Amino acid sequence: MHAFDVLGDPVRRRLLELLADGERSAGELGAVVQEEFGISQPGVSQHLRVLRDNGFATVRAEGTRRLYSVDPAPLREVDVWLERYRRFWTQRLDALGTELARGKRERRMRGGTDSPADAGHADAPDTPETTGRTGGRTGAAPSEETAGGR
Amino acid sequence: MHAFDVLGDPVRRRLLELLADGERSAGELGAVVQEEFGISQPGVSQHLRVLRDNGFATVRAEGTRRLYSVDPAPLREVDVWLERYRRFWTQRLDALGTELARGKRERRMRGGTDSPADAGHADAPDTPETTGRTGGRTGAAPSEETAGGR
DNA sequence: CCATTGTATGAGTGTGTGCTTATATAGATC
DNA sequence: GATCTATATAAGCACACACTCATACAATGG
Repeated sequence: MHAFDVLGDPVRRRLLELLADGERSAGELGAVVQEEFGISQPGVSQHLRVLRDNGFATVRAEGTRRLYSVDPAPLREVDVWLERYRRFWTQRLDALGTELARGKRERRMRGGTDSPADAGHADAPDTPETTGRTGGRTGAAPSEETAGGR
Repeated sequence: MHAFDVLGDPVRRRLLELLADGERSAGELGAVVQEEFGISQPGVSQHLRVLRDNGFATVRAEGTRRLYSVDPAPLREVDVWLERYRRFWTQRLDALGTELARGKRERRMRGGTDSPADAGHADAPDTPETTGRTGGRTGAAPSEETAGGR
């Protein structure tokens, strides 16, 4: 399973977000994620397994608890892959965002026929709304990126 | 479809890699990717559609050709998400890598009870080998990250 | 106008993956 | 040692998605 496949699942992304703040027991993680996504305990456990098996998390036992921590190695891989695109938004138009960049590129390449009609709106491509699950009550501010159905 | 889902597919990642160097026609992209992954033209076209539909690529028509370009917006989103983990490998042990970081964290947190038996192995989670497809002949050096079966 | 090239879409199929319920294991507590 | 909590695994099912082949559409050239 590739790093991006692992990150493809919103539950796993959320788990990693929670782990970003430090070590957490499977139970704590489960509580949050079950609440937010409405999945069962085994469901969460399986996601944790995927994180383990793919090197995104390490575990240590403390009594009957399993304490999970982030292992950043695969995330760093992702970061490396992304490096080649970073110039697209780091290149002097940092603040103006990619919308501008696109418009500019298009203008540069063609006669200028294209309608600049929609040039003025946000850069969020698909307006990340709330998650579509059952118990949509967020208890601890999941990142916007995490939201979005499977 | 979430950004990470789009990037979950190795063919799409490869297409984006090719587009990183600049505009490319669907045909050029197809040639490379069909060779490397052994998939059909419609297959490639469908992947391009996914990239389009999710804002990773923009197209312009030139005659009968379709010229694709990267739209970095969703990639930037991914970059933003990753930001919270960057400290894990930017934090002074840049060169030494995460292996050290993990060892250090473990040492810091436990009394040393747990078996340190498997503590010494590599950080590559699944040794990125050649892609498992049919026509495995690489013509233009796909990034290691791209490899890995679906 | 017909053929040819370049590309997209539609329909149908198989497989992987994410879920569920049920159960196993292991440490804590009485 | 029985029971309770914490977590993992097993088995089974469903659905999404990445393929395939066939076909449509659009521009270009004879």
